[in-house]
Amino acid sequence: MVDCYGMGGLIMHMTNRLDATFAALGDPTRRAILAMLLEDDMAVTDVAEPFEMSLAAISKHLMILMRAGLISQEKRGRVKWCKLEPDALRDVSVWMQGFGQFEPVNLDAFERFLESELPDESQT
Amino acid sequence: MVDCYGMGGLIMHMTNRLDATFAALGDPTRRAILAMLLEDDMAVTDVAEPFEMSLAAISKHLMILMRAGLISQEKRGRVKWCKLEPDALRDVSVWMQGFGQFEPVNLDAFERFLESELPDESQT
DNA sequence: AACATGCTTAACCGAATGGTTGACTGTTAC
DNA sequence: GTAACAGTCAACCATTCGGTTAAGCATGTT
Repeated sequence: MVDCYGMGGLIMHMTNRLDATFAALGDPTRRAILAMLLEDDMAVTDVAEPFEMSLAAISKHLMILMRAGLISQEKRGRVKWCKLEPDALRDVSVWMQGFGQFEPVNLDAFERFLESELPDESQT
Repeated sequence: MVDCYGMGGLIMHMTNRLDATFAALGDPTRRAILAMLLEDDMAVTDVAEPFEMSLAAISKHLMILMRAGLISQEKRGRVKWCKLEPDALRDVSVWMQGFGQFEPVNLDAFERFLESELPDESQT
């Protein structure tokens, strides 16, 4: 196999992180979770509430988001709080920006994305 | 299952496209292919050359990039040319930009990414 | 102590992913 | 026409993924 990584694993680490981040973002449930956390930090149970899916499944999704660095979790008492870590998107952003000049940030379009992906607002 | 999509499938279509794009970007081989195509259009065989992987495998990767809209393919004679379509990243960019202000485009960092992910340059 | 809450882990399942090889279809060259 | 080239398709395989249920572990509450 070609060594796509080089530099004795350093680049590989960066590449793996990019893999993890993109893969984490490739699931609509996980993007919805991120959109929810954009509004406020949340406990695991509250994150799970709007989804018709077991708590264990959400717990797995949160683990994937954690390993991708997209969120952090902090246990206070028996509640584990989830916090968005938007910095993890910087590498992704850097990688993407090389592929062209995108139109200046379109907040309207983003609002539509957010609304469409927030599961508890889409059934009204 | 919660209807995460709404609006009679329109949003679902957008969501699916976002899924497809992120998923396509989640594989290092495919990102390397995109980086190669950033330099120039290439025939399928030439895309496959630096990878130690069958032509059929590369053909599949290219199909995935096609369906994600990240590349286009045009057959001229018996050779199929692959062309980068950076516009497909716009939706992804819009989605991402909502999560925070990233530092202004860091071209140096991007160059490093590119070099690290070009498979035929990493073994020198 | 006993119980309820918050969350993770383990075992399992079906479907999707990423790769292989081999046969096949077009297209060009001789 | 025949041979070589460019690429896809089909069948297969191992692994991963996204979900389930059930059990288990901490932490609070009474």
